[in-house]
Amino acid sequence: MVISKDLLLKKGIDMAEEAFSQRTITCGGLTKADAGKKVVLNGWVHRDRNHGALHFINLRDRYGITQVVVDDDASKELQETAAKLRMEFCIAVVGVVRLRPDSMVNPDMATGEVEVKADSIEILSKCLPLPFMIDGEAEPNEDLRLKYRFLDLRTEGMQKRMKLRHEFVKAIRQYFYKTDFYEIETPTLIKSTPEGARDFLVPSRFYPGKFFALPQSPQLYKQILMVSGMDKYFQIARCYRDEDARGDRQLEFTQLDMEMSFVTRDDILAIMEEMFNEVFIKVMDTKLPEQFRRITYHDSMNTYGNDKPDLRFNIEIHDLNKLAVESTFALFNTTVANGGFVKGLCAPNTEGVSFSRKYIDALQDAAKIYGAQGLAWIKVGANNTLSGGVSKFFVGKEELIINEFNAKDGDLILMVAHENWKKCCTSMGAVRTKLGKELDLIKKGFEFCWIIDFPLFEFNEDENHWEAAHHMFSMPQSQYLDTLESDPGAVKGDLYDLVLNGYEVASGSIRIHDVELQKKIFRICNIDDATAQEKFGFLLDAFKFGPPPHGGIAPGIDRMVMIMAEETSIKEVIAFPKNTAACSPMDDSPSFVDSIQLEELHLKAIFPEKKKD
RNA sequence: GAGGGCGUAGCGAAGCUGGUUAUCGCGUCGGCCUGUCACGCCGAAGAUCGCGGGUUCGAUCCCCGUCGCUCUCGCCA
Repeated sequence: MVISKDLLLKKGIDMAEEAFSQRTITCGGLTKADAGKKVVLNGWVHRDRNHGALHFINLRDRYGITQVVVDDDASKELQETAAKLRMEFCIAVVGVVRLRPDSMVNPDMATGEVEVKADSIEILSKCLPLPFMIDGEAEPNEDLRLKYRFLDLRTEGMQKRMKLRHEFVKAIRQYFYKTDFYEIETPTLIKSTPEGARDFLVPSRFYPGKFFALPQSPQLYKQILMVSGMDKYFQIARCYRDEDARGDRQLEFTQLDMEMSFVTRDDILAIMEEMFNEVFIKVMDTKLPEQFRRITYHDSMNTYGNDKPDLRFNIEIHDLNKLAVESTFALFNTTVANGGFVKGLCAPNTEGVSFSRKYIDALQDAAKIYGAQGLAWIKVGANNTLSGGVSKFFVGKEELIINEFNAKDGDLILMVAHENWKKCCTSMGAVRTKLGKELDLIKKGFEFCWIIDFPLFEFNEDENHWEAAHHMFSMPQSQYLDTLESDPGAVKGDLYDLVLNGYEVASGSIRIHDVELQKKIFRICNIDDATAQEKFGFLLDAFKFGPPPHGGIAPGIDRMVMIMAEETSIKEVIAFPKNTAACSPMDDSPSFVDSIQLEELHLKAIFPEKKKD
C-alpha cells in the first residue's frame, strides 16, 4: 500500500509543507479502470525515448513499470525537465491516467493498456552514468555487481529473487506459527566449541585473551531449549563458518532451525514434508508428493554415487563385481579379488552428442577428481555388439553386460574399478552428474528425497581417530548401542538429510539426551571427560535435569531459494553476499582497524611473511 | 593448500597460424526527430588489450611469472 496524503488526512495528521510530490499509486498499479484519474508516481527512469516534441519515459519501482508521456502541448518548463532526464534519475510525476490508443497498447507490459500524461515532473535526485546497465540484457561480471550491489538489486532478476525469498520465509513462518511452534532467538555471541568448522571469533574487551565465537548453528542452544520445556522451537537463524566459499556456500548463511521434544525421526520427516508441501503450494504453485522418497545412505552412494542424488534423471550406477570377474580384464579381476569394487553406468545414446574420445576423456577427468585412476568404456553397437575401449575383454560376454544395463545401440558404458568403495562410488557419481547435465537429461521440477541411516562416525586418517560424521549430539540407532566402542565404523545414526535436485538442503537428527551416552560419544571422538566438561559442560549439566527425548532439523534457506529460483549460486539469492575470496567489494570488508581498537581488545595483528622468490 | 576458466573503452562482447588506424552493441556527450516501448537518424569522445618479464625486426596474440575474479578438489559436523 502506498502511504498517501489521504491516509494522513484521515488520521488527522497535519501535513507539513510537502517535501516532494508523494505517490498516490505505484508504477505497477494502474489499469484501464484508472483512466481519467489524476495520479502521482514516484520511481526511477528505467528508459526514456525522446522524440523531440514527444517524450516517453518508462518509470519503474518495485511494483512495475508505467509509461509516462510528455506531450507536445507540455509547458516549456516540463519539456526542458524531461529533456534533462537520464537513466535511473529518481523522479516524481504528476499527471493524468489515460487509455492508450488501441494500436499503441503494449501487450508485453502489465500496465500496457494505459499511460500517464505528465503535467509536471520533479527530479528528486540525479544519477551518475551507470557502471553497468540494469536492464538485465548483458550481465556484468560478478565482482562489479557486488561492488555496486545497490544497483544490481534494482535489476528485475534480483528484485524477483528477493521477493521469492521473502515469500518463502513468510510461508515458513506462517506454517510454524499455525502449528504452535515458538520462535525463539538464540545468541550470536557464544562459546567456541571444538566440533565442526572453523569458528569466527569475537574478542572480549572485558576479558583479555578470551573470545566469543559466532554460532555455526544454534545447535546446543536449541537442545537446551528442549530441556527447558519449550517443546517446539523454530528460528530463522544466521550461521557462520570460517571456511572457503563455494557456489552453494557462504561464510554466513541462513538456516530454518527447528527442534521438537518427544519425537522420533518419522515425526520430524512428516512435519518437514507437510511444511514444504504447504510452502511450495503457496510460493511455487507446485504440488509436492505428500511423502518424499527415502533412500539409505548406502543405497544412495551405490546407486547415485553421492549422498545428495539428483533424482531428476534416472541414470543408475550398477554394481559390476560379478560381471567383472567374467571378463578377461586383469584390472577388474584383481580389483575384485582384492576385495575392491567395480561399478558402471550406461550413458544413453543422445541426439547431437557424439561419444568421441575427447568426450570420454572429459568424463574420465571428472571421475579422476574423485579418486578414480581411470574410466573404462565400451561402446554398444547394433545386434548385441561391443566395440572400443575395454570391449576386447568382454568377448563372448557381450550379452551379459548389455542385459545388465538393458543397453541400446549407440549407448556408452562407463566403468570404474577401485579398492575403496567410497571412491569407486563418488567417481562414478561425478560421471553420472556430468552426463545428466551434458546429455540434457535433467527434467524440470523439484525432486525431494530423504537420505537416512548415515554412519555416525568416520575415521580421520590424518589425526588417527574417529569423529562424528554429522555432529556429536546425534543418537546412534539403538541396535548399535552395545557395539559403539568396539566397532564405531559400523554404527548408523538416527540421522537424516533432505536432498533436493542434487543439493543437500537440510540436515538433522534425533539427539542424544543421556549424559553417559553423550560422554561415550565424546570419548570415541577423542574428547576426554575433562575436555568434554570444559567445552560442553553447560550441555552435559543441562542433561542432568530431566532432558526430554528430542530431535530436529535445519533446512538451508539460501540453498532452497537458489534451487527454487533455478540459480546455481546462493549469491543470487542473498542481498549482500561475500565473494569467493571472502570479502565484500561494496563496503570493502574485512578492513584494517585503528590500533586503538586493537589495544582495547588486547589484540595485536601478526602479518604472514610475504613469499620470497 | 591444489587445479581449470576468464581478464580487450564505463558495461557486454569480437579480433589473434604474430604485422589492423584494435571492431561491434549498449552507455556517455552534441545535434535532429509527434506514438515510441531495446524508438530511430547524424556526429563525437572514450582502450597504455590486467600487470611485469622473455622470444621476435615486430606481441592484444606465443612463453614464463604475477595479480584479480570465477568454478572445482581439499576443507565445510
